[in-house]
Amino acid sequence: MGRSPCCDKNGLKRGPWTQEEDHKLIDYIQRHGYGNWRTLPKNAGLERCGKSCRLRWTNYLRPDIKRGKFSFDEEETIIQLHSVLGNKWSAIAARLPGRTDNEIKNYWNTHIRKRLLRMGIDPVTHSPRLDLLDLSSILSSSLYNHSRTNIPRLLGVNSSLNPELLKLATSFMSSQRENQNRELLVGNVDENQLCSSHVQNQYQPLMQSNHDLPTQVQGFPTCTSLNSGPCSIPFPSEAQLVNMDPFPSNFSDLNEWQGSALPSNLTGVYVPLPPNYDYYGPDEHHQTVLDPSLSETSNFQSNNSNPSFSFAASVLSTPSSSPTPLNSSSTYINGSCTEDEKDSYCSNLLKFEIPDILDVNDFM
DNA sequence: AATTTCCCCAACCGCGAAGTT
DNA sequence: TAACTTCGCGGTTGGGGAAAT
Repeated sequence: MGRSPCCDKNGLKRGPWTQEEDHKLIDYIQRHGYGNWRTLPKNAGLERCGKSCRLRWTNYLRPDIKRGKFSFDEEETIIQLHSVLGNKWSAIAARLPGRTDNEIKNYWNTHIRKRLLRMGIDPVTHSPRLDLLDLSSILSSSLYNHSRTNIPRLLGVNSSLNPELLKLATSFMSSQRENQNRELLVGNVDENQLCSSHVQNQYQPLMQSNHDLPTQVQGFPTCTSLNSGPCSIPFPSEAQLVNMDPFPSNFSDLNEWQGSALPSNLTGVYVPLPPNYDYYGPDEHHQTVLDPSLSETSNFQSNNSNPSFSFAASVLSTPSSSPTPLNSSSTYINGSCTEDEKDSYCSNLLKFEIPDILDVNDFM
């Protein structure tokens, strides 16, 4: 038969650890290692269950734990890996030396997730969601020069979008996609690409649009667990991620990337980042918000000089945006930025124009 | 200065996979 | 092979500090 229960929870201490307990645990592990968590607390003279000891050690006392604020490199790495792995915090932590899964999870939930939401990006799918987008703050600046559009009216008093507005915005997205058929802007666009896509396809992962990438990953399991929405992310297995070269080499530009051989085990998830684009570093060229599904075919181009640039390639599914995420200096500004600066940058990131052809009043 | 609200994060909980008998 | 435990993971909670009122 099996072993006896790991611990009798009655009488065992819970809650925050004292310094004395920490010292006991550290001393014991330094002398004996941490083989058996069940017997460890008793042997170490701790009135804790093994589970609590393991947690304390792995999340706090381990000597290799790096504490303090997450660097931009780390943050971007987390985003990248999350776009691939989902909430596999332990797998993400495995690729961030010194960080624990718990720490990463907390950081995600308290910082990154909120930031993505502010950007209108679904933190689960890394896809844009107009219903999440705080358009009032984003559009008010981006449409600064489009005085004909009554933004406050367009947006209402806050970010609560009414369905028509959503339709408008979605239509706009689609209009860019269907640039050759501008007359379809309002009413005749395929519903599957408009509002229904908001519901059905908002979870479409970026990699779905990567069907024409140089190579494709074979044998990836289909993801159905990330969320309740349809999802066919070809997730690499954890083993594949563990074994893979952390990130592909730098690509000087998109064309180079397109012509380059991607690591075969990551083709489905890596999307290149143009060298002048970064996630955090404010760049005056960044004027674009794109539906990631448009990233290849869309005529929805930014105002900048790099029409190939894809929003999706930079933010939504970011695995490649930092070819050397922990040490790179090429893709973003190193150094400290405030949360406000990050947000500001994110807002810049989402700027887009509503063309004159769109008479907003028609939708109101 | 006092109170309330917000936010962070360490720790706990419950579950499933893996291991043991 | 079944029954059971241990381990590890992801989700959640709540205490405490910071910020706002």
